[in-house]
Amino acid sequence: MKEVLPQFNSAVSIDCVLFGFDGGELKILLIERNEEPFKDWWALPGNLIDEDESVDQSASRILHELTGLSDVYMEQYYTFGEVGRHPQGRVISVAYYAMLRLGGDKALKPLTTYAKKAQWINVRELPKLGFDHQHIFDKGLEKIKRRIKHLPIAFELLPEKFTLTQVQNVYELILGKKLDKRNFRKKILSYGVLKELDEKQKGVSFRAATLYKFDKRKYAKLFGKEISF
Amino acid sequence: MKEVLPQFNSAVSIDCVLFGFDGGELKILLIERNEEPFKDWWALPGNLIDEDESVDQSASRILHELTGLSDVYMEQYYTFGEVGRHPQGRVISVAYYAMLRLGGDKALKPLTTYAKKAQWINVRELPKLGFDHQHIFDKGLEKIKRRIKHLPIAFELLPEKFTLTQVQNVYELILGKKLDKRNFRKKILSYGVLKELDEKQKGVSFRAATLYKFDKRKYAKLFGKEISF
DNA sequence: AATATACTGTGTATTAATTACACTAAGTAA
DNA sequence: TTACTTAGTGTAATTAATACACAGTATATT
Repeated sequence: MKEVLPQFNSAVSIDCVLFGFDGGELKILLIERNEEPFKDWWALPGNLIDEDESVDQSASRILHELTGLSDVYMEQYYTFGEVGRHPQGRVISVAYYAMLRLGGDKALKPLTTYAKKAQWINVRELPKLGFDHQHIFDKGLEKIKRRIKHLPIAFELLPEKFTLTQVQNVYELILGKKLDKRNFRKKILSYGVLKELDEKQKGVSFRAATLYKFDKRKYAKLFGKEISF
Repeated sequence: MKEVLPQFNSAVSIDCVLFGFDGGELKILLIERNEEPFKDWWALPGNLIDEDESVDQSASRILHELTGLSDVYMEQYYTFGEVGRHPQGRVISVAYYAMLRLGGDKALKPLTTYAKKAQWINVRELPKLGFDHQHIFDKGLEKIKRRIKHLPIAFELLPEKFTLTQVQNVYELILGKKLDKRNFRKKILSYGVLKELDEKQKGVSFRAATLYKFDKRKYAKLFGKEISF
């Protein structure tokens, strides 16, 4: 039946904006490209969709091939379709974002030669990006800003056990403003999705903070209701 | 340079979900198809993107060709990319929505033979739709539900002059629940984006309600802040 | 003219949520 | 012992949300 469709001499691609939180800083995952165009430039992990995979599947495959990461739940947020956005022809790109807990454990290793390497880069020190990837990143950041105000997705960025100050740091980084400590704690605890652990922070040269973990069951209940920061 | 890109033997399309409000009912704009596949079925206005137009431009063109409408501000909300969603081959579809003030004035007249006709259909009496268009519609409705809670987009559906009861009707229809009259009025007026007119509703067989209009300048100011219903 | 009908338009009290704000406690390091 | 650094806590004031019922007014009907 395929011959019924007119030929579309163009392509669809995926670009991934992965946010991570490490050392008190917000980072995103970039690759250093090894192919034209923009060879040797930094860019978002992205590539062309294959014909036999859904857009969602494609996003997972491409992320895996370029960074070695798997089992990352990404959410589609926008499709970029300006005519001139790719120097080699018409490419429409579907953008995905995700928020990741970022530990030294997961090694970043591209499985193809398409990327020289993949690396977490501080969002405040972004290099010049290829294509329209700066624009795609900006929209992605806007998206998670809106999202974090209404859903407790900050925990996706944090390690399993974390302090309340770390949670507040994530909110402040993403929202780009300071929040009041007492009010923040009151509010975040009021949702009842944090479980206080019988355990303290280690390796700090000051009073150690209590560790908390995230209660997924209660979070799931809350997911219907929206919250607000 | 185009030869550098691998051939993508597939296509990208647009589908439009246009909401309108008329006679106290929420409606969407559908076309009756005149082409295979799904000839004679109802479907969302949609078609394939051309290579020389951006995705946004394409959405406007396609809407115009299939319904005769122009100057409709549509917003992209999701890209549907399952492998089997089009019976004739791989088609990835970018979906747009808009909310329209719906008056008898604007005639609906397809400019191509691709659609037999275009018509506003009550969302509570939707016919069976071709492709995965029921799914695309469902997601579109979800989208405007979330949106109307935070932005006063209800006015996009209403005529230039409207009563507060009409505004409330729109909210109730989209949110799918009853709202308290006094509280609703208090709140909607508190945003200060409505201007009370020195004019009353006409042609009703009961006490005529005061007409209001929408103050675009104040609305623009408010747009940074989100509101909540 | 009287009455029925249908919708408009209004206020208050209660509860819940948000904001603003500053000091003591506890641990580490010198 | 002291200095340093972050953790952890409460209250009062303001603002927003909710629940709730009836008199007013235009029209249509008899």
